[in-house]
Amino acid sequence: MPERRNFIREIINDDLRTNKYGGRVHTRFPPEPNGYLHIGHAKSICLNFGLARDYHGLCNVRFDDTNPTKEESEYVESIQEDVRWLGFDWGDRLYYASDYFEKLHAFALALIEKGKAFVCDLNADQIREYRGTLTEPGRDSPYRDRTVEENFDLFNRMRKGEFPDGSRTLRAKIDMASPNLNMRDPVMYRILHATHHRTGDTWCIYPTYDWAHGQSDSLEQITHSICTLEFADHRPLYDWFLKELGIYRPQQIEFARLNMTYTVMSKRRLLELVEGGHVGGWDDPRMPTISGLRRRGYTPESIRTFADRIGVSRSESTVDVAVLEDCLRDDLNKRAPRVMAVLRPLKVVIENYPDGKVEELSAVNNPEDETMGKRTVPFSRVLYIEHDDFREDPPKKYFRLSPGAEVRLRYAYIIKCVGVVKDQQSGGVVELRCTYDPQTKSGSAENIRKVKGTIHWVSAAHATDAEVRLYDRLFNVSEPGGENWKDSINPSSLQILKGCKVEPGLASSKPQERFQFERLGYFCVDNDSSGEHIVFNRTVTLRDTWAKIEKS
RNA sequence: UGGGGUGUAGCCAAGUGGUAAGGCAGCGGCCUUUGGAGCCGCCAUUCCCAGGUUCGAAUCCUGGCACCCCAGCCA
Repeated sequence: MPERRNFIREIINDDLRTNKYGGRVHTRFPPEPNGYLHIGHAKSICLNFGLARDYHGLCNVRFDDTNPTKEESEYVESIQEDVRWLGFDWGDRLYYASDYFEKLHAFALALIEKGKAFVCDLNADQIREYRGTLTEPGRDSPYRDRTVEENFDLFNRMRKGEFPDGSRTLRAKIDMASPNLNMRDPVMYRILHATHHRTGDTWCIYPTYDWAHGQSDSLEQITHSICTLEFADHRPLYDWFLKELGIYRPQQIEFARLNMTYTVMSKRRLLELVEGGHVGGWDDPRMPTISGLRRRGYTPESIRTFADRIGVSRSESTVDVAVLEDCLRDDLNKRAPRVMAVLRPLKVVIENYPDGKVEELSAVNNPEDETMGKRTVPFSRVLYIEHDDFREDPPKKYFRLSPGAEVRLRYAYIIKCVGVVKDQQSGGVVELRCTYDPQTKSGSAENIRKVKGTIHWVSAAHATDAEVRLYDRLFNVSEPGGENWKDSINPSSLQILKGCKVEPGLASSKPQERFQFERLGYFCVDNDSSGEHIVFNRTVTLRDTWAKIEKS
């Protein structure tokens, strides 16, 4: 039996023990195609498909497309792409609630027949008034006691399109005094003269989610119908429908949805970020959407690991985004080829290195994985180093370059700073004059000297230019919320750097390729890249203990 | 003061009457040609609170408290 323990697996284990479903485990992921999937959906996807995988069961994908006014084919496409990208396969079991519209309609007829459903002429406002409140019972609709014949007739005419939107509904006849508001004669069908992305204009009445969902699970013979906490109150309703219909009953299990620090997760807010132009779109690398994370450079593996690590429970929680970042670093550390890139170039001239000489130095592609081999990087008299790797007045414990100080150039030589060239006007440092120690060539026998610091570099004559987009958290408070959640949007969540210098081998990199820029972080080639113009996204920085030291 | 849920470390989360796993974060140290990675160590005498049962309680019982969800013809 699976290693990972959580309350859902306990339930399944029990059901297997008691043979409740004949040893079957059949789950499903039921998104509404009204937006893009986000990391919270990823949790659900990993949960449902993971259960199916571990218990040798099945997991369906079913679009809950019961509201034609909000749903679009574009979302149907993106959702499938995202689930596949995450690494899951639904086989031939891709379903739509709209596939069941005819069956659902027949079920409704059956309830009318039993006297358990009725056509109600109350409008939305009136239904609300009749519903009562949290502490007071509701009142029966004046149309509640229509005859079966009258209900059949009216419901038929609703379907035929004889009535305008909102004028009538089909309601379940349950209990207007129930303390559970979901049981106060809930609406099953509403009139909506809208074109559905799949059924077109075949229907002008559409089932509500509450009416469609349980029966859809039943029709698919789902064993464990996993959903989020807010549907716990609906479970008695779903069970009531199934019981009255006398059909197969899946077990609904609710779990707590994912919240993450420094981000928002509701589709409504995500949509607002997109429409308000706060981000570039659903796949903006700062978005917590699957497509955004993908573009940012996240791997499916890291997201799956994340889902495993955070677990599943019924208590509401907010997971530190650092956990997600750790999963990513852990994955990329093992797989991403290392490469040198200078984001904010500072020119360095090695005075005692012959002009025109070029050495091809051997560099390891990934110290975590020898099988990734080595490459060669050109070294010459004029180089670029990171501006941040030089300080005129170095603070304590600063192991990098400063006047008179020595540092190792990774895979190359130890150099010493012997002069600083400044801009006449601004006084800013524009060039460093250095000397190198020929005895310190990496890998050579006479290379025995040690220095504290090692920095990355790139040969000026050989470097390729690139644009680099640095991303930071989208919000500057850990839990953006309330009415003014947009006030905490981080104004510097995107910083675009042009004129970055990267090692020549990167000139041929393709979109989505991932690298570690040594000492800086993990980067991936953005889709905006084109032959001449290479664009990198910073996926995540490396852990930076120096930054911590400097802060304190 | 209706109904449904949830309370274990800064954040997640195991634990199912036998004496508080693990991860992230944090803090020390070792190692290091990435201030990366890796390695070692520290980090809850106590589980929302108060009583009770028991040789023994985070687990069982009673009573409180706090927080979340529900009054869409959204899902």
